[in-house]
Formats: sequence, C-alpha cells, structure tokens
Amino acid sequence: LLREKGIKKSDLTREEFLSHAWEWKEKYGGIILHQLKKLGASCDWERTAFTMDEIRSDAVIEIFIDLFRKGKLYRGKRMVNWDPSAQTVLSNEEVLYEEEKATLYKVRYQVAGTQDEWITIATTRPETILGDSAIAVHPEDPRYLHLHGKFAIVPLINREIPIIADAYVDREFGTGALKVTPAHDVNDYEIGLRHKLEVIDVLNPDGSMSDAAQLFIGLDRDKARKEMNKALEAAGHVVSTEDLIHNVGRSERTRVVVEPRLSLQWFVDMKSIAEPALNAVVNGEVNFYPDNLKNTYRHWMENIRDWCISRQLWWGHQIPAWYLNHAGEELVFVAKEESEALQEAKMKTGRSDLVISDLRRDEDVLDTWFSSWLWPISVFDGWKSQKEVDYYYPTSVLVTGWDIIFLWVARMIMAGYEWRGQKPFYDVYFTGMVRDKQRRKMSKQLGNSPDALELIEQFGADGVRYGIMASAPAGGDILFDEKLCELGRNFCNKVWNALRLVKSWEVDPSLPQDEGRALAISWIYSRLNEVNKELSDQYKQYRLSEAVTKLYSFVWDDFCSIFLEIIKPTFGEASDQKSYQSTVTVFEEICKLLHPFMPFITEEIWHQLRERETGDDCMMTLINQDSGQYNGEVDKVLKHVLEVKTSVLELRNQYQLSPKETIELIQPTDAELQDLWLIPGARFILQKLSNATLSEADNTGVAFISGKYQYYAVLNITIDKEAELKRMKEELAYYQGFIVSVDKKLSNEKFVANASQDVVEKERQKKADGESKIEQLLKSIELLN
RNA sequence: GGGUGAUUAGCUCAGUUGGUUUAGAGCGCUGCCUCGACAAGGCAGAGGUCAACAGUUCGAGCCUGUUAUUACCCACCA
Repeated sequence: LLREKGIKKSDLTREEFLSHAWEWKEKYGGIILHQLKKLGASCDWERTAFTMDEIRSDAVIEIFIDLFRKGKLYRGKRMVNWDPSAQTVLSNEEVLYEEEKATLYKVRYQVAGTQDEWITIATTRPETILGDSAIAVHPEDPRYLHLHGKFAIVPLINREIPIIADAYVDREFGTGALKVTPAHDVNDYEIGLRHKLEVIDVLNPDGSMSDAAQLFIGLDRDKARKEMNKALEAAGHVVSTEDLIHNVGRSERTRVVVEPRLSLQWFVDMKSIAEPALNAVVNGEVNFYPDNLKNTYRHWMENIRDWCISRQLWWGHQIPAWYLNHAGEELVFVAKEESEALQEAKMKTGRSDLVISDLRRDEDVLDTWFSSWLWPISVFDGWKSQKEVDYYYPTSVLVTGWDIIFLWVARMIMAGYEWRGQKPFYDVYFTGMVRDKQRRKMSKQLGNSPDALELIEQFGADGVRYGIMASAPAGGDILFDEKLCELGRNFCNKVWNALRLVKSWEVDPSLPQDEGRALAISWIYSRLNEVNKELSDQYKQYRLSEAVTKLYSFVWDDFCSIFLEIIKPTFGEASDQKSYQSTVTVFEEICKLLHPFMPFITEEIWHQLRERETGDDCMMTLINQDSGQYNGEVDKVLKHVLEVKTSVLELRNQYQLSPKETIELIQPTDAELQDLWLIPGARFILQKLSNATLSEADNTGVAFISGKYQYYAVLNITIDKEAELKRMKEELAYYQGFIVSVDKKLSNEKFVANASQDVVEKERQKKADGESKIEQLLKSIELLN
C-alpha cells in the first residue's frame, strides 16, 4: 500500500512505518467489522480485541520469556526460507510449492590436473555454480569411482573443489553428479556439514549476487541465471539443456521464489509442546468436523519440525531479547523490559558499569502466528486476570478454514495445553473454502473475492447468508456463485410474501373453524415437530447446509404451498379466529427456526406478525422449545390427500382442463380408504387444493392411480379410448413386472430367513398392493372396452 | 514419494448406520398458467446402466479390493 504511494520502507523509520501500519489496521479492521455487522453476525461488539493491543502483546512477550526459561526456545543458525522481496525469513508453513517449468542445464566441469577430462552435473540454477564447494557422486556409482578424491574446476572462476562421495545423490537423476552449494540448498547444506565444506554465500539478502560470487555482482538472481548461462555456453561448458517440471517454493505473501538461506533465527522446540496437542485430537478430546482432517493433523504433528518464529519485519511483536558482546562472546538476555535485561546482564558479567546503550535489542519481530496462538486464552485477558478466562475457557467451538489448520488451529491447541493444561475448545468446525467458478482460491492478487457489501446490496444480507450456508458442507470446497445468493434472496421473498398473505386476512371471530383447517393445523404442527427434531440432530453434527436445506423445503413446500393454501380464506371471506391464531403461531415457530440463517427478515416478520413494538422483545433471546410430537396418523392422511391432489392436477394437465372446472372423483372401494375419506377435513382439503369432489358412484370415467389406489374421474370431455387403453396397458405391464420381482424376492428362502421382519413384511405388503392394482386395472380396461 | 478426499441429471451438489422393479435439490431445459401472497412465482414434464471391473450379502449409490480420472494436503530430486 505504501509502495503504491511511492513510499519505500527504507525511507521510513520503524516508528513512522508503524504509525502507517496502525492507520491501515484501523481502517481495514473497521471495514471487516462493518461487514460482519452487515451480515448480521451476532457478536459481542463491546469485546473486540486485537493481537497487537496491550493485553495481547503482554501475553505474547510473557510466553516468549516463559518458553525461553523452560528451554523450549532457542536461537540458532539454520537453513531457513528467505523471502528476498520482503527480506524476511518465513516458516515452512508460509511457503507454498507449485509445479513450474524450469530448464535443467547440464554443465561440465573440468577435472583438475587433466587435459580433457570432464564431469557433468545437472542444475536448474547455474548462477549458484559460483558458490559451489564440491561435486558429489553416489559412492557406488561405477561411472565416477575413479574420480573420488579428485578435484574439479568451477567454470569461469576456476576455483578447485573436491569431488566427494555421498549416498544422498540420486544416481538416476540428471547425470548422477551433483554440484554442492551449501549456502543455497537445504540438502547441500547437510552434505556440506558431513564433508566439512566451505559455505560460499553468493546472494545478498535482496536476491542479488554478492561479492562472494565474483561475477555478476549486484545482478538479480534471475538475470544472473541468464547471464551465467550465456557465459557458460560461450566458454563451452553447457553440454545440453532440457525442460524440467519441478516444485518451486514461493512466499505465501509476496509470491516470489523463496531462497534457502543460512541465518541466525529464533526457533521453538516443538516436540514436547506438540505431544499433548496431538493426543487431544487423536483421542477425541478435541473434535474435528469433518473428522477426516484428523489424519492430516496427526501426520503433521507426528513429523513436526521446529518453528522459526523470528521475522525481519517491523510490524509485529518485537522479540524481547537483548544482546551484549562480552569477552568476545555474544550474550543473550531475554526479559520483559530493557531494565530487567540490563539487570541480568550486570549480574551475569559482573560489570556494574553497563548502561542500556551497551545492549542491543533484537530488531526482529515475532511470526504473526506466534502472536495468535494464544488467542483462546489472551482474548479473555488470560494473562491479566484469571476470572474471565476461568469462566469462558475452554470455548465450545472454533470455526475456521482448514487452510490454517497448522498455522493456527494446531498451535492454539498446543498453546492451550502448554499454558492452561487444557484444550482451548471442544470442537473445531472447518468451513469449506470459498473458491471461484474456476476452482481458484479467493485471493487479493486475482481480485476474485466477492465484495460482501456489494453482494448484500444485491441480494440482501439474509440472501447472502442463506446462499453461502446452503452450499457449504463442512470441509469441502465452495464454488462461489452468485446464483446461490439469488436462491437465498428468492427464499426471503417467498417468506415475505407468506407474511403479506397472512397479514391480508380479515378475521371474523364469529366464524367456526372448519374440519379441513383443523386437520391442516394438526398436520403442520406434526411436521414442525418432526423438522425441529431433525434440525437438532443436524446441528449436533454441524450439518448446517443440510439443516438450512431442510428448512427451505419445509417452509416453501409444506408451509407455503400446502398449509397456507389450505388455510387461506376463499376470496371475499374472512378467516376464523382459531385458524388465524394457529397460523400466526406456526409462522412464529418457523421464524425461530429460520432465525440463525436469516436473522433480519425473521426479526421483521416476528414483529409484524403480532404487531410487536420495535424493541419490545427480539428474537435473539428466544430458544426453540422442544414442543410436541410427530403425528404419524395425520401425516399419513395428508400424504394421501396430497397424492390424490397431484394426480388430479396431472390429469387436468393431461386433458388441458381449466383449474376452475371442478372435477368429480369416484371414491375407490378399498376398505382403508373408506376410513380415510371419512376423516373430517380430508375431503375439504382435497376440494380446496384440487377443486375436485368425491362421490361414491359406480366406477366410470377415466381411471388413474394415486398412490396404491385407483380412482376414477368423471370428466366432461370425450376420451380417446385408444390412448387410454394404451396407457393402462403400460401401467399393467409395469405392475406385472413389479409383482414378478417382488415374488422373486419372497420366494427366496434366504431372503425370508435373513432379512428383518419389517423388510419382509413390507415386501408382502408391496405384493398385495401390486396385485390389487392389477386387479383394478384389469377391471378398468374391461370397462373401457 | 506419503496421505486425504472426490467421481451421482446439461451445470453445482445432497444422499446420516446396506432394504420399495420408482436415487433427491437448486439452476438450466420443455409445456401450460398473470388464477386475489408470491413471474424472485405456480402446476406439470424430460433428463441418471450412481466412473469401471471384481467381491461380500437374500439385497449395494452406500461395505471390501483393483483400476481409471481428478482435486487437495504433506514431503521433496539437483
């Protein structure tokens, strides 16, 4: 950002830079909070905290000291990942590897003391040839046995380097001979240690060639590579080049190629810290949703490496370490305050004349994740007072993306056990990662992140919330598509229109409630209870997308399409008091269920339903009580009535009959249906939804099957006999085949013996139903002839 | 190289302990409907040999194995 304004880091002091950084934090931190508020996140806005504020900062410094005293923190010279652009070290987790095309150069080195004997190595980085300390071959490689102990001459700069044997070398790769550059490759460094090789660092921190390179000094490593290649070619050293696809590590932040570099850094010894955290997840003390991430976690934890925590940046917590050169040695003092460090230094050295300016504070800051891994503790002011943290800790659930499972989640668990001896949270819910339609991660570089505020503008906050949650099974990828928000918006619209409908009804207290509406009400309560129970199960398993989808279909199909259609007064009439009140109550219950997903619209509906005053009571304080039971009987009746309704509508469609024309249905003679149609209200509902009447005349008219029963419809049209016959014969064939397959099953002794009673009974029922249908169909066909 | 997933309708995805010759949703598509809440809608429809093969089982989208394709994570070869 500063770069855009033309301000360079080198132009600023640390203090100036930090003031810019704070300014940025205030601005963008504010935007993020604003977005969360707009999305209806119900957070305690009074308690926002920031890793860099005083309380959190103190905590970070204290644990640094604590770890140092426990001997779990050390300063050492290691190969680290260097970002030449940001000029800082990175942890292993901040390096992203990607396959990239590169050129593999085969370069020949002359064997020292010979006229025309050469050894050819393969490298993708010719510029590091200038830093070569040796050439390594596999000890048993017959091609190179005669060269062991001899020397080769580094091209262009004519330095003599030994030819060594090391089992690390892969005989299959390239030429089987490896140039060893200890300063610029992790493995080469290891070889260097084994063979006591010289470390020649040919790169400056900014990635340009150093004085040690002798050639191309000051030239950037990429340019130097090209120049080096040219020079080598001109001198006849390049044997061949070929394309190679290999993994290149890039800095997560700056995207530049990471440079392995030897440097002095602070590390956390992870082995002992990791163990309790590993066990916690393996033993299920901390649960992951989805739990398959457990394996990933375990693998990482079991192979954990020390954590490089120093960063050569300004923004962050400055490392609380002071150095003093004393008797040719550099002493380290870790302390909270400068004065304490000085005190320690005086004690240690016995020099009472030391002053603060004799000490040099470490310039580096701590890795941002070192500042964050205390979050579950420090967010409750855990280092200041125990009261809050004792009350809240451990928290119930951490919601985050799986991409920071190592960077953050694992380390928070470690910190929890290290400093409180207890897990930081019971559950970790890993959300899906939002990707764009091309499956790319959302990134600032690509500019493919949707603007939450813009989406809210377009689809409403509830629509956006719905859209994201409906398509977000845990742990998977979410292909972000605005279509999903549109779905949410449409759903909001549907619910809103339902409110408009209910609000439009006149209520006449003198009207009695009819039986159809009474039946519909007991049915919707039954469904509501069923759905409520299912939702609880979903929530327990963090199956949010399933939960919201279930609600969607319950509200849209059951409540709007069926229930309201039955309840709503015929045009010009008023609603009875009882039905109206029940409808409002059910609507309120629905609001409660929907509220976590769509807080804004449900809050508004909640108030309008009973004309509550704003600020009266708000939904956030409401909890769904576990109410009644699922009523199987009522549900069964409604199911059949709706089945018949669908069949009737299908019939209308087929014969292109107007919905306004009442159809007369002949009631089937099946015994159980006699009872069903005697149920008060069942006929009413059928009449209301399909504009059809039921009568008990003889079987005439067009036959159709609804569920397992055969109905006849008296239609005021001429029937295409041939077509009807054809249709019925097709149906007949289907059921005959059906019976055959059921029979096959039932005559299988093993099936009857092994399958559960229920299943066998179901099969028998199926057979009986199928047979009765066939019988009816045969009758109809006869009738038609 | 090690690991974890995925493969179901044209597209994006559900499918929770194996059980109805008939596997769901949304979008898209086709037909009809502006009928007193809702066209951001209603009614209906087409569209799937559940990646392939083998196995376990009375019975497999679901369990086991192999293969193919694919995504991601970790480790890495210059």
